[in-house]
Amino acid sequence: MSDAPTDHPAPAAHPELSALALEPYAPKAQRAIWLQIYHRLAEAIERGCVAPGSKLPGEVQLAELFAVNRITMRRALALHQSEGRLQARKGVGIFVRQKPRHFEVRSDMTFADSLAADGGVISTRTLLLDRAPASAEAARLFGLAPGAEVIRMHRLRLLDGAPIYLSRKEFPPARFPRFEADYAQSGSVVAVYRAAGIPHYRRAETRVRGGLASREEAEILGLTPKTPVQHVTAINRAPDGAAIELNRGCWPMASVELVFSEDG
Amino acid sequence: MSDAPTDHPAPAAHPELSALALEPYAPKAQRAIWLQIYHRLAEAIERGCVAPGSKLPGEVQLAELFAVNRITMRRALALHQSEGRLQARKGVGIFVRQKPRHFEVRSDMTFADSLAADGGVISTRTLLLDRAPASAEAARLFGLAPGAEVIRMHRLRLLDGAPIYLSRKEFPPARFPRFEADYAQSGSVVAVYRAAGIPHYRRAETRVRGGLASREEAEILGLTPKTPVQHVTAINRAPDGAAIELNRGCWPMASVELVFSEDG
DNA sequence: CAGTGGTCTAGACCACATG
DNA sequence: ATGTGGTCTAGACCACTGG
Repeated sequence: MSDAPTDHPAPAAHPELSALALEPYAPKAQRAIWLQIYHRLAEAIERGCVAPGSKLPGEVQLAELFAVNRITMRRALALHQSEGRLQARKGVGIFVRQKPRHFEVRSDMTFADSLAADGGVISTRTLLLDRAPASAEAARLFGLAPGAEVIRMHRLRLLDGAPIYLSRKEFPPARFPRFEADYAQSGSVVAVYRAAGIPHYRRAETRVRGGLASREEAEILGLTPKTPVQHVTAINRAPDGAAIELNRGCWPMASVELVFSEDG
Repeated sequence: MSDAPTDHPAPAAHPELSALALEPYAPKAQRAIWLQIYHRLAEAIERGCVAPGSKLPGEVQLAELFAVNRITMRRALALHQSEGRLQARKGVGIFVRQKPRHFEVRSDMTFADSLAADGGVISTRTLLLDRAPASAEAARLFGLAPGAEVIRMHRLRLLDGAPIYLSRKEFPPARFPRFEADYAQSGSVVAVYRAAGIPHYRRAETRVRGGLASREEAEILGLTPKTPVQHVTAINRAPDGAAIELNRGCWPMASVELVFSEDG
């Protein structure tokens, strides 16, 4: 097959990859071929040979490049997806994700402050704000009857336009009779706290639990399903000790580091 | 548990699995077959139909049971390995792991206390105790010249005989001139602290970062390589503020929940 | 429509652990 | 020597996305 360069409109054919693919593989069973391909790709991505955001050649083309079967090629690609370096979109292609920035999410800051401290442009999309039956944990935490209503909010945080953090919050309605109005005005939960007469609050407890992204989480965060994620549950309390927020967050595992230090 | 590491030779044919395998699959493309098999297996394991520690039928046999190709079967099995429910050993078989207990590892306790609080039998194996050049982070933390020697210790924690936590510690030698002797006598790092005139210490900082197990980590912890794990870095300081320990821990992601609360 | 990634099959060879 | 899981291939069909 002569590689006739028909007018490819975009991705520049990635000559870097071709070079990588030419080296012979290490003796068999030394390391699996798919792992060797994985490492070569990792190096190419890490060194920036393939630009973040750019589209890779198709799987079949890559498989030809590296002279392996498509299935073998897919194993290398799949591992990179697990680690957050690549992102495949069905019917579209495989893309190099923005270099996974490691956010330091500090227990003594709001997440927004933690993110902003890193120098990126953070934006927020409120996906959902309504009233719904409390989750079991929220009901217990807020001292509500099972099935009682809470204020529910889903928000997506984006860094330079790319989804980076999904949070699902519940609030006790008794404390926030005007939640929707206050939030609409400020767009800030801390402002809602203030408006409700809670000038200060404290992060009373934070729990971290690893898992694999559900289909829904993966879709919202732009991840491959079953990618490892961090589930972070945080409880905020008012100075009087009452719980005022239960927050369940979800981060791509590869792009966050949680930092807990003893003083604020 | 009376389930000693000695292998019971009888896999018992797992009639439960046969029953699961008989149900027809959902209409095509509703959910992938391998995912359906995955869910059936998950349910069987969760309900205890297949005993923890027991050996599953071989892959070929399983593939026959579920009437799919071996590759397809392997996808279902692989996901369970990622989630810590199954563990494959080459040349041996696939085993059901002990039900993943979720340890609450609290920032205000030693890990040992966190574990013991859960009611399991915790044992410790000291894998390594020597002096070696400091890691970059340890040198900076302890204020040593790059390449200076530190005391290095690797320990493995086991719950009921099963590996559950790997820790790799570094200590500044100046603070602990008799580390080896003190540790040999007590087997406890806290006791070494005391013997060195540090009756109290504080966990100054804890960092949590998800990742995939390296080959070495996987081997020590009895995991499939590239299984998701939690890397926990902790810094202990003496009352005078000086760092006395840098600890890098590694947990199977599926079996730990890290809890940080504001008061001890 | 054409091209993409996602799934599935049938068969093969290998390295490894066990008896 | 046997059976195990790990790897790899060749070819096929599907669902989805985009122009």
